[in-house]
Amino acid sequence: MQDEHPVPYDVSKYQLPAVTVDVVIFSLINRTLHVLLVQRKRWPFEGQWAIPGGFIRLDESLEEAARRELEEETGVRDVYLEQLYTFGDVHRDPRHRVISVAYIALVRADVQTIRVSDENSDVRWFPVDHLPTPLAFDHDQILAYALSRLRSKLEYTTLAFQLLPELFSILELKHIYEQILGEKLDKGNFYRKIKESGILEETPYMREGRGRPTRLWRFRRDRPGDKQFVFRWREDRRE
Amino acid sequence: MQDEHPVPYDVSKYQLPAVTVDVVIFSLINRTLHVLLVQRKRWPFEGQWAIPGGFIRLDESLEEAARRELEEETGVRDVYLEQLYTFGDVHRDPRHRVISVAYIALVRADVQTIRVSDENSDVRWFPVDHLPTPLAFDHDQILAYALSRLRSKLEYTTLAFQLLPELFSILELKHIYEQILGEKLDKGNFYRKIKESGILEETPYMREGRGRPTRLWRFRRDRPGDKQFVFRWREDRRE
DNA sequence: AATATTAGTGTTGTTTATACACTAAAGTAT
DNA sequence: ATACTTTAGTGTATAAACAACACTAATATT
Repeated sequence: MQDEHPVPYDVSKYQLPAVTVDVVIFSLINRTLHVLLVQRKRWPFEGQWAIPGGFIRLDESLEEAARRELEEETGVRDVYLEQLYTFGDVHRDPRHRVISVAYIALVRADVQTIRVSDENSDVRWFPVDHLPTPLAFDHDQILAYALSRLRSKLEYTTLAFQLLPELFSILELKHIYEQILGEKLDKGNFYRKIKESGILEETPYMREGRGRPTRLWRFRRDRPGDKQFVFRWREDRRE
Repeated sequence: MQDEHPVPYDVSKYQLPAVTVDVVIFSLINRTLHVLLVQRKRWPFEGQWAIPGGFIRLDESLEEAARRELEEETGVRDVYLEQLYTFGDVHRDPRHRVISVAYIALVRADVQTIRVSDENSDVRWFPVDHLPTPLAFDHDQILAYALSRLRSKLEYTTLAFQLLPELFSILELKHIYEQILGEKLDKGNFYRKIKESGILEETPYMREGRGRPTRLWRFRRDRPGDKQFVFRWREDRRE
């Protein structure tokens, strides 16, 4: 609420915190879940890696700011974006009071047009289980929370599809689940469940490989409003 | 992240949004889920009801600010508190740019020592299905989201216990679930499930009523780290 | 003593999960 | 050409969880 206590129309005479929007950007690279980090060039935390972000402008909403950051860092638009949490401890930035609204972004594997992958860049993809810890600020905490959210939402949303290209095989989809959940899933059960859900649309296309060729499928966005997709592989869901 | 773009140590020369913390306070009153609202005394939205909240101070964290608001409005401490979402649309406050970090609080039924219940007070409890809509600002949206979160977390957390007094019967607990979920649950299945979960501790106390006296139980906080409590009555969980 | 009221248990059929064995279609080696 | 390897995909048997609903229990009221 904005006031039952009197509040001035001119807010500038009050001490205000700064507000940033940070975006934890995930993508699947070489079948492994990666996160995009930037290397800091000055104090504090000089040389350490951080989650990309920046100050919010007065004429953009939080989500607009997140999309702007995302596009600045990766050049991609139209990606999955969701608000994660707002971090506001008093001393999380040693310079001044900064409140950070964190977002999660999922970038599709085939949109890897991003030119940030060379070794000397100050913007780089890291596998989520080989992070350059400790990260700057409280970003270890933010990233851990982002992963936890990702895992938890995987099972009751269609979030995994955001990481896949237009056409994919069922075993590739299974691989994403395994990547994010960090555990093996049963092939037969996965096939059964994903098919029963009706969430996939068969295409006439196949992909050849070393063994038997595989059928390619497409994510069904239209879905007649019928049965929701609920994927649950474990019972201890918790965030 | 706070900067790959250069950032001044003196932040005051930039235009900053104001940051408020709003707390959606739920409680169970007369076996019905209620929410605490305050009536606005001035423009904008004069006379309309709003979620209690206020500006954040530079020397307190977000959660500390939420607890302060909560205590100012209700006089209670030690309540369940959880961050809900951060609302930051550009024009949600017509006066200036305000970003609001919303929290949910659950106040136990027996801590209703609060003196806000008289008819003419500008602070009042409303049943969640009889709200004085439209609320001020975007508070309809915030409240709807809070309810949705409450329902969704009910099934996989121990959140419901936060609304109950120290001792309670199993059917009272069932009643809370029904209140929040908005649907009837099967008595037998509820008994079985809650008992199997091991989350309740039996006490020697009984309560007399009109029919057969009822056993009183207590929420088991210690819980040997064993099996997690997962309550799921429907399959279409989604937020 | 019968009835109403609230508390609490048991039973049964159905669905869903889990583990794991099996079949299928391609390439590669002998 | 035949057997072997590799990856894809199906089937099945058992166990666990769920949902509906009938039943028993302990008190107060008529």
